[in-house]
Amino acid sequence: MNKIKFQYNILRKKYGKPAGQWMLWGKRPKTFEEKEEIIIGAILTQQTNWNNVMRALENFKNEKCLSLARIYKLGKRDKNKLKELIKPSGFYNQKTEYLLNLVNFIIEKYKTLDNMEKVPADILREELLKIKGIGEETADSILLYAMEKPVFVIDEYTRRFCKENKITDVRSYSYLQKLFSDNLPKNYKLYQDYHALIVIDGKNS
DNA sequence: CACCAGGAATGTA
DNA sequence: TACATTCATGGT
Repeated sequence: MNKIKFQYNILRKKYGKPAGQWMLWGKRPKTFEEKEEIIIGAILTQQTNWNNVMRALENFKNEKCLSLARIYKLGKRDKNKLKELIKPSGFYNQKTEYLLNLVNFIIEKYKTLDNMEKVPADILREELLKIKGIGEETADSILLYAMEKPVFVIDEYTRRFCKENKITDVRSYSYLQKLFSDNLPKNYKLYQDYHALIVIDGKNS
């Protein structure tokens, strides 16, 4: 039994199934609308408290704009309106540009999420990383939670988790991602649950 | 009042 | 490759 699997079992005994306990992201299965909300949230949550992200997402809901197609149109018509919706989540000038970079790419290249999901994960990852505003964590969060691809997400919680549980002190994204991938079956549900449990555990302490 | 939250881009060495 | 700075709101 390797350390990665061992720690997963510990977390499972401690918290049970994470699905439903961790906002939308831990929930399975997800509706089409929820997948789009996760993609939007992936940008808004960059270096930001989830509470503030919720405020912004509420603004989108109230304006009937919580969808990629609506944001695409609003970006063309009234970018300042979009900024106002994003404002409570902070860094709103940047996030407006970043969100539009992402949404424009998806709509113009794939039209729908459904089309995009058919493309292999490694290709999509390369494409996402070319977009200004999308780094490794955001790209992988989208791939894992919205597109349901078996791609392990690394974040600060994961790094702290590895350090505290004597797995490794290395902080490199690619090293840690390979470490988890090599020691777990390639299963997106497992990846979602594990990462969600790491975050739940991190918030808990 | 100070600190920080599920990052990423940019600049420096 | 590694580290510092910038972006901004709302909670504690």
